[in-house]
Amino acid sequence: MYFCCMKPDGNSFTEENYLKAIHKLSRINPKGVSTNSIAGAMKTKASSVTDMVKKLAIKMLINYTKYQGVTLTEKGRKAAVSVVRKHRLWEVFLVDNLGFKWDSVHEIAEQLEHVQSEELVARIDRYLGFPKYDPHGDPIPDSDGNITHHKDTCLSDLKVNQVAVVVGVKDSSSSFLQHLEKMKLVLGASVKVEEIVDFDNSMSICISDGLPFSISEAVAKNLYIKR
Amino acid sequence: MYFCCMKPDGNSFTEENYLKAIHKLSRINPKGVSTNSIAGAMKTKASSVTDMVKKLAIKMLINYTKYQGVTLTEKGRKAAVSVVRKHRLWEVFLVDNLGFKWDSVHEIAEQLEHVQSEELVARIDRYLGFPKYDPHGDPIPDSDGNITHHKDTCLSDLKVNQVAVVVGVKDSSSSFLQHLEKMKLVLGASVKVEEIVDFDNSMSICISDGLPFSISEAVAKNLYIKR
DNA sequence: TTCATAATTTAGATAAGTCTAAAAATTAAT
DNA sequence: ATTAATTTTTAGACTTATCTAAATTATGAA
Repeated sequence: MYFCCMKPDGNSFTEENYLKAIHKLSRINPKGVSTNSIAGAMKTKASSVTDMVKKLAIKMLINYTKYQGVTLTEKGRKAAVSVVRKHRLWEVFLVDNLGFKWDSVHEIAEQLEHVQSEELVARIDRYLGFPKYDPHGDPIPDSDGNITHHKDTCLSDLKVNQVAVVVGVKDSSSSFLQHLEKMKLVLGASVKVEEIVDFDNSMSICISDGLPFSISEAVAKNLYIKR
Repeated sequence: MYFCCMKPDGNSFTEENYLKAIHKLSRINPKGVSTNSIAGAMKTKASSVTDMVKKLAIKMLINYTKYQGVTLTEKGRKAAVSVVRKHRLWEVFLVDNLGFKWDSVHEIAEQLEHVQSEELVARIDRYLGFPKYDPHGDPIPDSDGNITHHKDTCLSDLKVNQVAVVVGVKDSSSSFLQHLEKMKLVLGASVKVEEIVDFDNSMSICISDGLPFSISEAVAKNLYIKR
């Protein structure tokens, strides 16, 4: 008999969400993720994190020593990446097949990512044509748990007159995505830097021979590009 | 802050499963569904049912008076049918689009049916071409919660030499469905009754001019047909 | 109608996940 | 190096959903 949110293979919804959060934070802080940062990401209290972290440690999903922060074990990493893979595959489905806008799929994918079925993931992946990126340009992990990150350059790294193509967003909140949409700054757009304002680091850019317009440094820093 | 399985619109996974079970049992027992029968359907204990039933009554989803069994309120019926609708739409998607066999989609649909998003359901429905029946021949409720049942005749109701088309299954357990598959007794198959054995009510039938073979009364009683 | 059996409900306990408030450990500052 | 501030952990409590065992109500048979 399974309890409340217990899933057949062992990890509850909540556990999966913690693993996902720890995985994300590990990219910024590979040495160890702090209790407080997890609490922030999970929108919960530090004391709740401590409790959960103990449970995940017992299940051998993370390495945990009191007051020292946590790191994922290989088992934990696999579990986290599997959730990320499902999340991003479902996002592709929602946008490409169902016609959702890229700024409105996150919440639904948050639910779908917990559906348990290896077979389902494999079939969705094939159905979508084995996509490499999700609608926000984030890489989709393969079935073995490998992720190829190659989005180190931001629009803010460009100099005047340089040209590049938008390949991803760092922040994928709907408000940011909607803002981008209004400016036609979507994935695949080719941009040229016309001017950089010293005062506030704002940029004047053109999208494929269109008229120049201005974007803030915050926007430029949250856009990944490829030369 | 939501708890464990709490969903934004109010009903937890568990509550939805209880509502679905009560809805199904109501078709057999419209006067009121007993605590024990719910316990049977939910594979739980009668005492757990009593607890849950009280909670659902407080939420105005069912009518409940001690020792008298329960009936769904209109609000409860709507909630239950909404889950059924999602379950059956997802089953269509899994079979028609992802190529799952009809006997292996139930468990996955049990998970997908709890995903919360009106928009998603509407889009899936359109994506699938507004299907009327799921892969087992069960009718898909419309978005207003209306279901059109018209599967009253079973194969066991036919007389010798009568002809009909299989349109649905009463029992959709994988074991039954796999058994049917082996005999090519799938939805759409046209069958002719060659002989009925008085002793055990077993039938000898042909599928579209094929060779006759025998099926038990149990099988015949679990197949819905249309003349 | 009474009595035995079956069905249902209550009482008390457990597990998962969360919270608040207080204690302990770490880090930073003087 | 000692104190102050911050972070983390513990302790105790709450909620949801479950269970077992005991008490209560309903039902059916003589």
